[in-house]
Amino acid sequence: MITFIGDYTVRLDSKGRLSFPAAFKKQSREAVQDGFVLKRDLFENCLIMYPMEEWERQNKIIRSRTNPYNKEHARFLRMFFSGTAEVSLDANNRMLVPKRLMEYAGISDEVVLAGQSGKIEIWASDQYGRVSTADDDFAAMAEKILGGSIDEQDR
Amino acid sequence: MITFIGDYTVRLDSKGRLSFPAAFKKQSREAVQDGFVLKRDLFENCLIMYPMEEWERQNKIIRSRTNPYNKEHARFLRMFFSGTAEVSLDANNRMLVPKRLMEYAGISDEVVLAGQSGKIEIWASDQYGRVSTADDDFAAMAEKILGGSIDEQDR
DNA sequence: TAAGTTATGAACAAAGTGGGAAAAAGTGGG
DNA sequence: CCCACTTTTTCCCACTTTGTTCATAACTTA
Repeated sequence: MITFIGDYTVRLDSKGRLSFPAAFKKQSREAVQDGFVLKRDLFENCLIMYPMEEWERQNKIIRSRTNPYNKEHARFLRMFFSGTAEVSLDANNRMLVPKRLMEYAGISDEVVLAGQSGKIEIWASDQYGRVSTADDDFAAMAEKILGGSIDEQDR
Repeated sequence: MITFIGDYTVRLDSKGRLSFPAAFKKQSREAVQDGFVLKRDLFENCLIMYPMEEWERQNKIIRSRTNPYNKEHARFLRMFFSGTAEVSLDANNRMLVPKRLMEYAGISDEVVLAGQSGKIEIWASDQYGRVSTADDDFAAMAEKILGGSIDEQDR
């Protein structure tokens, strides 16, 4: 599995292209060849970028947990798969983000690409500052998620 | 697991590079090859430097305890992974600290690298002086954290 | 003092940024 | 339904900035 590390601020040029940081390119190795999938995030006003390989993995997970003949599931699947686009990098490591997705994420000229294990989040930079800094909730969340029962060897 | 011991003051050169103390290099052995991950500390104005191996270990723990399709978990993951960067040492044992991280830690020309078992803390030297000198709280904290219930075999 | 290590600066390579022009896709009128 | 026209996308090339490597000088340490 590809794991992306780091967050980078890049600005869109006049044509709405954004250049993909070299660090991410190195981290994705040959997988850049297969392209990426861009998608609206389920919860927040941002976009998620999956390498094709990871997208397929996530797909399997979703499919294994849903039944398309169930009406509610069908609605969920429709929502889940709406707002996706396949993108690829040009010779200068840039990609063109479709307009409707840019609008969804409120992206105009400066964006943050934030690596998060298998995927990359894409935020309008002003919004990212707000959501990414640890607030009072964080300590509580951390304790709830990680606290309590860490095994001895994991410390 | 790699254990770092000691704290060292180094100054940045004109390009913002800092030379990694030889002692730490010895302590990290072959792990230097794999590079390091730099990260903002969640609560203090400093940076944390993990050998890749240690970073992956932490990652595994986090991933195994979170589900990115859970809204609260997703927020936690975002905060946890924000402000990271992958760095490596050049042929002269120097590393380039990304600007945004330097700004975060208030680093301009002199920093302290402080070993702390699996990781290294990086502080602007003027700030480190303030936090590292034992104040009155320290004894009390020590007692509160360590004093109570240490198991027999840990003494 | 010699060998190794650390610091500094210059030269080079790579990444980021911007724009021109060709190709493709979309739009409207006859 | 086809043709001209506009808009969007893609492919190049050039320039600026940033990061990396290399060479040399200064310093430690045995």
